Amino acid sequence: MNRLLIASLDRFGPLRDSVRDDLMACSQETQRFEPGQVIAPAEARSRLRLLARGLAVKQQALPDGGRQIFGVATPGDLIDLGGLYAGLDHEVLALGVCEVRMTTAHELRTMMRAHPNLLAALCRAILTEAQRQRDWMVGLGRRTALARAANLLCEVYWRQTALRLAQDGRCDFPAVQADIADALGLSVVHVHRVLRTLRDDGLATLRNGVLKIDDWEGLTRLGGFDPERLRPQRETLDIASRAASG
Amino acid sequence: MNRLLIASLDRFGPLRDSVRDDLMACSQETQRFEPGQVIAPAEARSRLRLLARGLAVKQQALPDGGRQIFGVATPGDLIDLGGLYAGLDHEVLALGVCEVRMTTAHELRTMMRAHPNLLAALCRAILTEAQRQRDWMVGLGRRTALARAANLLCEVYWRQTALRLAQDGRCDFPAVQADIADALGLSVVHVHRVLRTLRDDGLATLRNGVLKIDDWEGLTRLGGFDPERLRPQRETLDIASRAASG
DNA sequence: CGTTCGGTTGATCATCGTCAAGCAGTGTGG
DNA sequence: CCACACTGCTTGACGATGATCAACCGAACG
Repeated sequence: MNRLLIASLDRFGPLRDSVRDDLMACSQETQRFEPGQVIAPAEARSRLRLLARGLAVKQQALPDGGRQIFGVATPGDLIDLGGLYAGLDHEVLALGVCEVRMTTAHELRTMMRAHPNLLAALCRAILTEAQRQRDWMVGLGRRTALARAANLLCEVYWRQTALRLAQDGRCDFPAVQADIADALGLSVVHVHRVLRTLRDDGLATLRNGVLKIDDWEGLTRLGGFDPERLRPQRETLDIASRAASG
Repeated sequence: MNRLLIASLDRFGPLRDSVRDDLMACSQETQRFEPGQVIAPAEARSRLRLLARGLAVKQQALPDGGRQIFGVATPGDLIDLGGLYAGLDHEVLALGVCEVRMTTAHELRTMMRAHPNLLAALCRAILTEAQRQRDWMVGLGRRTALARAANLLCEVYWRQTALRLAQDGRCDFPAVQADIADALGLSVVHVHRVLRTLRDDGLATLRNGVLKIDDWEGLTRLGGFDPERLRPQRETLDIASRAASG
């Protein structure tokens, strides 16, 4: 069923019924990805890939062998919007086990031609993503390593909270320290030091792919995290129950 | 005349004739901004503000009094696309003297409803901007201060070259060191040191708002600058002659 | 003539990267 | 069952990058 896709797009502005119908009727192949697998390669054209389960990162490999991570995707996110009109300029990688649903490029194209309303919704989604990128930039440019890490953990936790994927101050975050390093623009060694500080100060613990928040108030203050800035994510998608039923 | 607007949007994918006609017919107020003035305030709704002359920056003021600059806008750029569906989440500031043309929010809305083709073009423009943001992020996260500065100068020069706004290895760049600092995530003092190094090494000179490229090859190598990544900017807009005639 | 703004310089210090080494867990092949 | 390799985490020592503080200079401006 395609209810998740509809719910995901609906967050960004209400869809017309005709669009809903077409979205509900379009084919949706489900695919599973193991940790580290490429969900959407660079140069991919959009197929309305929807992350249904798991966490993923948008990243770009750099000529020097390194990479930069641009953001984290949580269930309910469309992860290949960058490939709507041209090839994606970055790739999307599975952090943990991921489940992705996608339609065909052809069906997407047909629906986009038929429904300006769909195009508008996608446009809003893209703008939201661009805003999130700017927030990420603020972190890279203007925050210390400690604040950047705190902010990242806040974001990952908060977004999963909105999806009811967090419980008792815990949530999945299947990232190794090298992932965090490439997300925050730090060395692996320094990431370790920073995570250790957060742990020692009783703020948060990241271990074995599980993030545990020990002092939410302190963590948000340290990271300068403002939940309001994640607004479009605020409306609950309730991935847990939908995934079970869909 | 609105030819500049049409040419600007046309870069991102051809416009239908009906869209061109409407764009040509829509009102376009011209406004002049002095250096440091806010062209588009945060929370602004899009009015299809088109930078016709001058350089501007997208930036966000931070709670701690600082700011982060997300990118530079050159003539021909639409600078308030972020405000298409919701208020802009950042502001746009004039670096030098700027001339901006804008239609009304109402006319824009009407045209967008009438022409899915226009919406598609805007969508492509937004995606292009998002890609540029990711490149900016790579710089912030993964390059040294020297490389970041070199890259920025390359970008500013290259984009103005494509617009025929550069001559003899020179172009305008009316930014003070504090602007560069907030763009690159550095302190003002360090920006000075970095610019001095670039000057002493015979790569580029930035002085009194004029950027002079002394060794393009060396500068691009140091900054890891890849002109190909600015593709949609490549097609010449020829701002110089258009501005004179429009 | 004093003030402000932007650029310049030096001294000092904190942050963070690099190098190197060790350890635990896991999987693999003998 | 044991060596071995491999990956990810941990720690310490050291050094480089870049921030902070402080002061001075020149030009523009009232």
